[in-house]
Amino acid sequence: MSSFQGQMAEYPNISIDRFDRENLKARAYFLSHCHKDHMKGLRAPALQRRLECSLKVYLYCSPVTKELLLTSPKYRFWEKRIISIEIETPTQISLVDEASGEKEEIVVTLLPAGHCPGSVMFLFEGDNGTVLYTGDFRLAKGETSRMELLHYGGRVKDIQSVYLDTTFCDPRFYQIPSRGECLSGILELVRSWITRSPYHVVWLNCKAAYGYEYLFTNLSEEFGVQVHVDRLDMFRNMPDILHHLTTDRNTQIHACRHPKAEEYFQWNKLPCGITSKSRIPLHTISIKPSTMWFGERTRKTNIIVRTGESSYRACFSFHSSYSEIKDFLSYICPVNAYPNVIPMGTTVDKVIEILKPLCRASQNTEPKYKPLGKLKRARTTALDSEEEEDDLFDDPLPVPLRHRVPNQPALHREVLPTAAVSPDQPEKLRQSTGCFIADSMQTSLCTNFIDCEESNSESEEESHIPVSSPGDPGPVTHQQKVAEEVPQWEVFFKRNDDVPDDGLENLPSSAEAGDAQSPQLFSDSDGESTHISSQNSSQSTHISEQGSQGWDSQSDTVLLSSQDRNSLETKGATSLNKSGYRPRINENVSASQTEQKDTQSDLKSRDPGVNIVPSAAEPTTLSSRKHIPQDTRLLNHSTNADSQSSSDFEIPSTPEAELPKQEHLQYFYEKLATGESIIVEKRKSSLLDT
DNA sequence: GCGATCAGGT
DNA sequence: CACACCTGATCGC
Repeated sequence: MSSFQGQMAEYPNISIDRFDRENLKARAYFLSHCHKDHMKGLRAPALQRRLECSLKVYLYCSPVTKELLLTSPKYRFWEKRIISIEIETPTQISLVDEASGEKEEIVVTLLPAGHCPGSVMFLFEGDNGTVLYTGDFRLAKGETSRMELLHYGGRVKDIQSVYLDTTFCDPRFYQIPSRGECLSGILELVRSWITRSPYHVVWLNCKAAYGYEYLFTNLSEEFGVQVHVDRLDMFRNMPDILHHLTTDRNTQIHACRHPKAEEYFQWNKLPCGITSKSRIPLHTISIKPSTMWFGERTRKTNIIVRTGESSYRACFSFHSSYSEIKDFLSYICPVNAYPNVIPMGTTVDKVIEILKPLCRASQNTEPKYKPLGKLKRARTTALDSEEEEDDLFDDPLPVPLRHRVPNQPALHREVLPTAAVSPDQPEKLRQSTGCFIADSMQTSLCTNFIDCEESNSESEEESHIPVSSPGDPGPVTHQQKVAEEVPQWEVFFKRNDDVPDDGLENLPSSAEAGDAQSPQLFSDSDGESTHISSQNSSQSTHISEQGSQGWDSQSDTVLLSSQDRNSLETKGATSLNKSGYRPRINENVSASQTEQKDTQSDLKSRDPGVNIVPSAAEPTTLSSRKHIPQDTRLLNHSTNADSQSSSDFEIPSTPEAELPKQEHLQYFYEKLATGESIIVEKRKSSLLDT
C-alpha cells in the first residue's frame, strides 16, 4: 500500500495520488491509476469545495483512468475538471497560484506502468529538474530502456529523483515469474479443465480491483469464451476489453464475485449463484491469482499451486519484483530514490539501503568511476600497480555511458531538466517527504562502478530490439532507431539461458486429464507440488504466436496492435495503457489533444513536440516545439551474459535464422584475427559478409 | 447521516 | 505467498 504523501520535493505545487491534507493546496492533481489506495481524499468534501472555489485546478491522468474514474458516480463531480493526457505525449502544464498569479511551467509525460488498465508513471520536467513518479508499476527487465521519452540524446535522461513503487523491494521477492509465464500457466490450467466438458467451469477468484483484465482478455481469446463478470459498464468505451467480458452467466469462465463466494464454492455454487447448466451440475475449480515469489537462488518457479481438491492458486503480480525494481532503478540511475511503499516485514531503512547503491551520489553530478586510475594511466602510460581493479576497464571509456554529461544539448523549451538543486536540497527533501536521500558519501566509488557495469550490460542487451513494426503506433523514432542500429548477435540469436530453466517438465496436454475431478497435471500443495513451471523464452514466444493467430482468425476487430501481439507480456503490460485499452471516447480537452487522439495510428500523432493543455487560465495553444532528439538510439554497452531476464519481451529470432555453431564462430574469429578473408560456405551469414 | 479509522476477512 | 479491496464496529461531527 502506498504511503506516498502526495508531494514531491522538487515540485511541491502538485499532488499525485493523494488528495487530502497538504494536498488540498495543490495547483494541479495527478492520478496514476484507479486503485483506491491512490485516491485518498479524491472524493472528500474538502476537495470538492476546493474545486468549486478554484476553477483552474485540474486532475490529470491517462484517458483510461479518466474513463474508469468517471464510471463511478462518486467521482462524477470531477467530470469537467479532469484532463486526460495521452501516453507518451509530453504535455506542458501551467501551474498558477490563483492568489498571487505566480506561474510555474512543467512538462509531464505519461509512461505506461504495466500495473492495471490506465496505469501510468509520471515524468515531470521543469526548473527543478526531472523527476519520475512511478505510481505502482510492473515493468520487466529491459522495458524501461524502450521508453523513448525516458531518454535523450541516446541516454537515459538526467533524473533527479524517482518516487518508486517498492512494494516488493525486499530480497525475499527476488523474482516473480513474468507476466507471460504466469499467463501461460493459467491458460494451461484452464485448458486442462474446461476442455473436459461444457459443464466444467473455472472460477477466477479475483480481488475487487482493476488489473486482471489482461488475464480475462487472454483467456477469452485463447478459448473463445467470454468471462463472466458482475459489471462491465466501466469498459463500455474499451471494446478490446469489453468484447471479452459478459454478464451472461452461461459461460465456462467466471470472474464474478460475491461476499460469500468462498462459502458458495464449497457447495459447488458460483458467486453468481449458478450450480448447473441445463439441469446438469457443473464441475468447478477455483483459481486464485496471487503473488508468488522466489529467492535469488531458487530455480523452481511453480506458477500454479494446488491448494485443495478443486482449488488452485496461480501466480500473478501487479508489482515489480525485487530484481525488476533493481533493474529499473539502476537503469534510471537517479540522484535520489524515495520508496512509495514500505513492504510488510521490513523497514524504511532497509529499503533505503537497497535503493541507495542504485542511485548516483547526490553531490557528484559528474560520476567518478573507480577506474579513473586507468584513464590516468592511459595518458601517462604509467603502470599503476596498486589498483588491480583497473584492469576491469580495458577499453578506455572516459565518458560515463549512462548519464548525460552536464552540457548536453539543451531542450528546446523553457524547462531545463538539468538538476537545479540547491545545496540545501537534501535537507528540504528530508523534511518534505520524510524519506530517503541518496547520500553521496555512501554511494561512493563502488556504487558508481557497479552502476556503470550494470548499465552497460543492460543497455547492450536491451537496446537493439526492434520493438516497433511498421505501421504500429509506436513512438515515431522507433523506425529510425531500428534502421540506424548496427545488428548485434545478441539480438538475432537470443540466448535462452537468461531465464531460469531447470529442465522443466513440459505440460502434459489436456488430453491426459483423467477421470478425476481435478486436473491430474498438478499435484497438491503439500510440498511435493509440482506444477506448471516457469517456461523459457521460446515457450513464451510460442504462446504469443498462438495468441496472435487467434486474433487473426477469430475477430474482425483488431483489438491489439501488432506490437502487442509480439508476446503475451506485451499484451499484459503495454497494451494496458497504449492502443489496446485506449478508450474510444472523444474528450473535450484541447485542440492539441484531440489531434493526438484522432491520429493515433498516424506517425504524426507521435510528434514529439510538447503538448500544451489548458491549465490554470491558460488559453489553449498548440505547440510543437521539438525537444526530442532524432537519434534516440541507445548507446552500446557491454553484455552481461548472466543477467536474469524476467521479461517476456523476448527478442524474437530472425525468421529462419539459427544460432551460429561454436565451431563456426571459432573459424570466423580466427580468420578475423589473422586478417584472412572469410569464406562462408553453405549458409551465408548476413551478419558477417558485409 | 456521513466520514475517518481500525480490525478482520478474502 | 503478503494485493486491494470489502465489511463492520466505533467514534466524532
